[in-house]
Amino acid sequence: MATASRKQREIRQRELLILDTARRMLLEKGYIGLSMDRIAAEIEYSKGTIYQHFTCKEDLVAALAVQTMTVRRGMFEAAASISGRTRERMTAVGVADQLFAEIEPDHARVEQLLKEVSIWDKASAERRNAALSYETSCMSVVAGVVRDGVAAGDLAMSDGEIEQLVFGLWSLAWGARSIMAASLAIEKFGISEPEAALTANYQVLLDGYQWRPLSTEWDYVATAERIRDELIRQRST
Amino acid sequence: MATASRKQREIRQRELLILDTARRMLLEKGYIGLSMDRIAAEIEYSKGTIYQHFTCKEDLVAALAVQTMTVRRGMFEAAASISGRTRERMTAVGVADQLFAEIEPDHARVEQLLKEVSIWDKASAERRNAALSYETSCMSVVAGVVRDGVAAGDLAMSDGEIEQLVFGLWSLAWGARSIMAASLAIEKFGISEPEAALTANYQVLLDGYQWRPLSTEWDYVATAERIRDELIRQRST
Amino acid sequence: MATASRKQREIRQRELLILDTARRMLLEKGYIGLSMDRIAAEIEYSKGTIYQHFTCKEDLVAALAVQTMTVRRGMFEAAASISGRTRERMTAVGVADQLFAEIEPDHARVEQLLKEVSIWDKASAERRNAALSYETSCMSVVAGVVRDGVAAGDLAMSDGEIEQLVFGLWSLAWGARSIMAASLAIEKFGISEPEAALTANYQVLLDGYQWRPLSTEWDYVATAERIRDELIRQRST
Amino acid sequence: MATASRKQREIRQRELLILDTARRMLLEKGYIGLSMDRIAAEIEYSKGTIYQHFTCKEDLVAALAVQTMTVRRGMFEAAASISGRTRERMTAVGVADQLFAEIEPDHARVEQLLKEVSIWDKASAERRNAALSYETSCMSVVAGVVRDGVAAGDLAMSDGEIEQLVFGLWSLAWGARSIMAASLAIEKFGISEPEAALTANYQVLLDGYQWRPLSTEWDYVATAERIRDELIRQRST
DNA sequence: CATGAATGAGCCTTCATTCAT
DNA sequence: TATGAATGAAGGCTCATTCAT
Repeated sequence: MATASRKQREIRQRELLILDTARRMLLEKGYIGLSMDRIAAEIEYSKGTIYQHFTCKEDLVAALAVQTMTVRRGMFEAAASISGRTRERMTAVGVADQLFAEIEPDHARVEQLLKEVSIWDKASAERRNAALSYETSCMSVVAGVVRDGVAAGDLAMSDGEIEQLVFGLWSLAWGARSIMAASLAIEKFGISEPEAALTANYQVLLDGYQWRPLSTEWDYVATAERIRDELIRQRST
Repeated sequence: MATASRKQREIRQRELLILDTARRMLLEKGYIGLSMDRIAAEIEYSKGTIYQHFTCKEDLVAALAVQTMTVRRGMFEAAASISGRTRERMTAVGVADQLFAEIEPDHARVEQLLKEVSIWDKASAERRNAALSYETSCMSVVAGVVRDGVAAGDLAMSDGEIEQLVFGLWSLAWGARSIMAASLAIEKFGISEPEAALTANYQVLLDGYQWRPLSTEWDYVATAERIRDELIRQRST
Repeated sequence: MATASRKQREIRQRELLILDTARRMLLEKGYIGLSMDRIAAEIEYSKGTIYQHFTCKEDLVAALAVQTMTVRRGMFEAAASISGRTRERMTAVGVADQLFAEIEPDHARVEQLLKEVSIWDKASAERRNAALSYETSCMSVVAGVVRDGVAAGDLAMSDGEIEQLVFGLWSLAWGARSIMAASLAIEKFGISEPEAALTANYQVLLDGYQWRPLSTEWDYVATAERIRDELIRQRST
Repeated sequence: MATASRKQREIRQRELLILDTARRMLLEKGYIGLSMDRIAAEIEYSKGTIYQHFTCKEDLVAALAVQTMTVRRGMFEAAASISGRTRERMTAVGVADQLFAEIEPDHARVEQLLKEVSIWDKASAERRNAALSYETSCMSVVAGVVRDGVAAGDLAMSDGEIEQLVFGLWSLAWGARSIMAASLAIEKFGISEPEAALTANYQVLLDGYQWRPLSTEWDYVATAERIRDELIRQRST
């Protein structure tokens, strides 16, 4: 029994090794530069072994995506469940997003990279469902906080507007990261601290939606810092 | 001389044909499905001829990107130079962005697609510079309107904040389009009219920045409609 | 001892299971589609276990061939030992051949399929010898009936001609089955009942050899039917 | 112009080289042993070049089959159009068949080998049609001679029986060749001249069908020899 | 004995690029 | 200048066989 589980641990270990290697390769050379041959060479296992873990290239990449989503979702859920006023909790999700990009830059980048690649057709159904579920639940976490804001009277909003706000925050974050990663001109143009700019725009948008207390009435910079420390502390335990 | 210039026209014509074909292929089959062989077959010129126009595949794709940026810049400049209050002009740029996505969906999609592919290393320096310049000037157009807003007293803002605002608008637009194009979950989640949601978030952000007149004081929906008609009219002339 | 023999029975049982599975797979997907992996998956034993029964893929396939030959030989011997005039007995062998194709289509098809694949080089010597012996004895059964015909005065024939006749019958049967199985054109050409045509040609050839009584003097169709029923009855006991 | 046609000749030449190489490889190592890689290595051209001639492996093999059928059909037509009594002409086709196997043994063997392999699904439609047409027309040639025999009163036969006879001759020839090529036991059993045995069985079958003049009334051995010389002479011109 | 993870040679196919004509 | 045949590295994937457990 002990023997079997050691083997199993080794296998699981190797799966992680494959994924890590693939992720690095994806980041370095793009989707096109990611090849089964090269992964095999790098991990020093045979190609056949990789195919014992993943049915095809797409399946491997899908696994990468799912892994990333899992990490993100975990961080989002931790953030949303923090205590405080609803806009503080919304801020916390923003902090989580930023933290995710900062602590797990590879995962964050993979997320962007894979958006434009159609891997889901050939990936195993199991993995496809996992992906869909993770993405939906990330959005639901955010929507939940918004609804709590409405319930608490911090925010006045119709039903359709809730989704609109979530979409706005998501767009803002996603777009900013995308531009940071790929834009030729961003530094030339004079945006030296895009991450800070994103955080600021975040609060401006919430102000625009009149989510109380407004940033003129409350120090969200301090809030963000506090939450940040809190989330980091949680992670390390 | 007349002969030479006819020849030149033919060459230019063929270059456009190649680019159009490549763009369509890129959209239909993705970057991986784009092949020099297939382009040659479709345009009924030889592969060698294509290589007389572009030094390599990456150069061709870069040309595609530059072409797209030119179109976008043209639309942005037309929008920014419209008459009216500064926030109306800012709104106009938003309308232009939307119009670009609507009227030139192929160009807009190409823009997204190419963001994640590293083509600039192998593309000719000339082409790379062109891209950089176009992108910068798109942002400058927007920044110009913001500065005009500050100058007109419609908006109070420090220098750094101007770039932050531009970055915010850009993030919002880019992110929204990116999510629309690729997300698995967006419809599931309940955002049925993402384009309208984007427009709304646009104004919410400007409200957040306190750009006068606020959307509570002015009908930007009507403004947008007017400008939209205006821009379309201009294009057709 | 009892335990050992149970074990032995189980092993023999599993060998048959492997062969049955392989045969089905061979028929469904052709020789190329036959893989040790897939067989293992289907029988729910490990690949290693299969290799305990057969030294290599070729050996397994050879075993398949031998199995088929055994079945055919059994049917031939039963047919040849029927009572009646010698040409009736010869007819009986023809009926047996047809019955074999009809009752054991999988075996019959495997026989054809494996003719064109060179498996005998790598198969175990034991298996190769078995194959040779079975094939020879099938022919000997037929040759025996011919010799009986000569002895009975139903047929006038030199020694060499006996083999020629056997070869003729065998060619006719083998060729017809081969054409039925694989020809593109056979239906187009207008042969709608190839099995009946084969039976007829069978008798025509025997008439050509002047084997008495000729088909003009004796109703071999009735004979064939009678024998057919007889053979089927025997099988079921 | 001269240049272009030289190039074209070279290309056609190379196509033949590829086919010859593939045929040899097919005969030596069977269908499974036939690989694009090995062909390329042998002809000392690159793999890519082969793919400029044939769309895929199946297409190449189909071309092989078509080539073979063309040769056979040519020989059949020449034989059927010889002058003489109808059974002599039928005999001529038999001689042609034998000659085909003798002079072009590689082609004859390829025909057998490919019968059991399903290449037609992936081969180009053009080639598939060619194959079907060739096979049908080979049979039609034979059927034509039979009909001439009936018309000339040499043979009494209903319509359905004509196809039956053709099928019989075809089975006999195909089966005999198949057995010769692949049987383990044939020599052991004592058939030392299978080709002669086939020829003899051929005439026995025609005797069985009562095609006049019977072999007891006419020396078909002499006829065959005469025709054989005639066909060989024709070929060399 | 039974297992099944690991192997790695080999398969078919594609494609950007070059260069003789 | 235009062509398109030729290249050959590279890609994704399969599979018979072995061997430590």
